[in-house]
Amino acid sequence: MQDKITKLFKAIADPTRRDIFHALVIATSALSITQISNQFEISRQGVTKHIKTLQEAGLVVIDAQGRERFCNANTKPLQEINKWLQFYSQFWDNSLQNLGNYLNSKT
Amino acid sequence: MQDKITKLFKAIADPTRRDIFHALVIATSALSITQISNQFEISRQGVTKHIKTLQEAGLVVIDAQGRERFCNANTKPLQEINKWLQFYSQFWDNSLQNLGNYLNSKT
DNA sequence: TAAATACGCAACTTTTTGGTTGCTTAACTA
DNA sequence: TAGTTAAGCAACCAAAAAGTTGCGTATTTA
Repeated sequence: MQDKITKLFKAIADPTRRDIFHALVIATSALSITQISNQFEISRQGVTKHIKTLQEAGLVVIDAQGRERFCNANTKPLQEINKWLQFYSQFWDNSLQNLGNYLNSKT
Repeated sequence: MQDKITKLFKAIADPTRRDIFHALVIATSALSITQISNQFEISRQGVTKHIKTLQEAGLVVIDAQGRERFCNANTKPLQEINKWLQFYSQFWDNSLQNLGNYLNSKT
């Protein structure tokens, strides 16, 4: 397909995918494909496709158990976006914000 | 089209568009459509379309002068992405990074 | 004023994307 | 073991996106 950062940006560019990702982040336990699709209007196959896209972006990790596939959110790849933003953040102002960005860049 | 944040994410999800935006950010002066298209493989019309998308996301501001349309980058909308990331950043670790994020959230 | 330049608009093509349905297979459960 | 449940795969469809070409129109410049 395309490079990592593009996969990542495309994964979160779709509102439904952002919603699914968010649901997984705030879920107290991993959710199966069926459990996810119960929460959304679209079909189970539609969810499967979105999960695949999220998985390829590294934002979802799957834990297969028997016939079920439990999906976990992984927020770490979002750090790449944070890094991407860092460069541009120097242009939007130079107050405390930049201290925050500076600290981020050092961790 | 769609909501603001989706427009923004979609605008930067395309690699060509990210490149155009980057070129405008680092440019020492505003660039006309033709000047931009000279730097890229795609046609002038292709550039015009990308600029329109960036403009609708607020990432480009146009200053028309005579027959030319000078494009300026505007990084401010990217703060919205930063804000979006903030919520998820609490999950990826809790060291200095969070101090940075915390400071960002207060400005 | 004639030629050249900068650009918009519209139509069109191709590819990608978001979504569907139908069918199969594997794994539980009664 | 028979029925049900979870999900993958493949084919398909419609709409959106990325890009093109052709043409018209304003604005410069020679």
